[in-house]
Amino acid sequence: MNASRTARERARAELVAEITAAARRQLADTGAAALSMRAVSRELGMVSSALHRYFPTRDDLLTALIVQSYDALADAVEAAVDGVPDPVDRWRTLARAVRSWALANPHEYALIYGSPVPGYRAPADTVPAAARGIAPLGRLLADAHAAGLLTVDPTPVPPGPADDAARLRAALHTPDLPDGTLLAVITAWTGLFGHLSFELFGQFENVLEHRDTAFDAAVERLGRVVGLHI
Amino acid sequence: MNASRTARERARAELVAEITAAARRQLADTGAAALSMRAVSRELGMVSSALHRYFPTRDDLLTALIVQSYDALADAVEAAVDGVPDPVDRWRTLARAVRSWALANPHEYALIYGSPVPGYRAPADTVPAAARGIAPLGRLLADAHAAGLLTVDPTPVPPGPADDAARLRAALHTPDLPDGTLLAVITAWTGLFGHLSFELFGQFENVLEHRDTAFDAAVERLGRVVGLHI
DNA sequence: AAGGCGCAAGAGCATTGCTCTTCTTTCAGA
DNA sequence: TCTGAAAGAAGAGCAATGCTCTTGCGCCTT
Repeated sequence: MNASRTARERARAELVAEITAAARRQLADTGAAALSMRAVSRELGMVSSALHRYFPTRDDLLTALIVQSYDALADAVEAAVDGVPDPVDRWRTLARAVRSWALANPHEYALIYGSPVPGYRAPADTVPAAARGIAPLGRLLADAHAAGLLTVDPTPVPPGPADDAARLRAALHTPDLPDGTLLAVITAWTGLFGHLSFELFGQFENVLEHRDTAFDAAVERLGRVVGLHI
Repeated sequence: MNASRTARERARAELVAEITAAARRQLADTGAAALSMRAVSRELGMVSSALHRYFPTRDDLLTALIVQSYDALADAVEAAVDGVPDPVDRWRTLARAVRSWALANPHEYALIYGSPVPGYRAPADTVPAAARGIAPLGRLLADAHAAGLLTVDPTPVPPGPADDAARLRAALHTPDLPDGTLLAVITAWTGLFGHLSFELFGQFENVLEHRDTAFDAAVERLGRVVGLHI
């Protein structure tokens, strides 16, 4: 029955791909909030009501784009980080890769790390896609820990935060890292994206002009926050 | 001529105030992207075209709301920080005040620190309002420096970033702080808002459950990044 | 006193997301 | 192979939106 998908099903899959492709183009052009079902359908030469059969709602289309954006960022980061043996260099490479992708795809970045679009509630589909993005950081920290390049924070944390740390340990696949280090990772990670959001959303305008060096310096400081020997 | 504004002018000022008040209400309810000129005009019992005389464009209304939001946040922070003598405590108080305001006014927070709304370009009006927000941080650092509670970073920075540091020194009114410390302030500041954005925009969902303690811990780490003796 | 300007009202246009109805095509079971 | 059900396409239509234009009224300055 599912040996070869029926013609209808293949046509549907192709159409879905064409729709998201057109939508991505429009997203890159004009941003998420200006994304219009009708414009997408126009670009595809179909009538607008037909689009609703594939994505019943505008939010459904956006969800697909969010997942794709998470994936694209994760791909870019993994490609950049691959083959960088030194964990400290890898941290720098990872951070620069995130920034490069964000600068090249500002609207996609805004879609996943900016304010959620009006009334939009992230459905469960986006969670695993988002989780993929932190995986390289987990490997990096595990490697650094194994190589003795990571000062761990051995102070015990209260039971509440320890639960959070346990969840992080699972998400990062870093069974050997202590709670304190795992919680510090949050600050490095949110700090990285905080810096990027300020840069991309115009908060540095008329203040910070040397963006590249400012970012690199931030990466050094944040690396030290987790205990990397920088 | 400008002794007492003419009746028409006073009426106009009042109407502008009423409009922004109604718009703020709507913003708090449904968020910036759902803010509708027509809905605002409806709430005020006027016809929609009349609104365009006061705010020619939706973006003009949004700009007014952005400025008011910056001011509201600055007010909240200044009120909280006032009368806290110890600089280190003041840093904690400041950070918690920002968070409290953000949690109480998520849509306003998203308006100023989230992704800019579609096609919206921040006009010059918003810059001074944004600058007001950092002033308490400047005073805090100056006090800490004077009290010997701040480890400054004396390493010289290259001329490019030094320009940025000079601009920051002026914005923060901290003539005595060295370049390295000023640049580190960026990381603490963006880190603070990065953490808040993750929390408010749902990035911590299913990962971090103990938000209060996680935030406090982040504040400690970020305070150390600037050199506060925490 | 009078002409000009600020202002309100309403109609109108182009656009949006989404629904419903109608008609055609495809598929799967008898 | 035939047939009935499901999937799909097309179009009209609805309620909204931002914004523009025209018309007419009333205040305010000269």
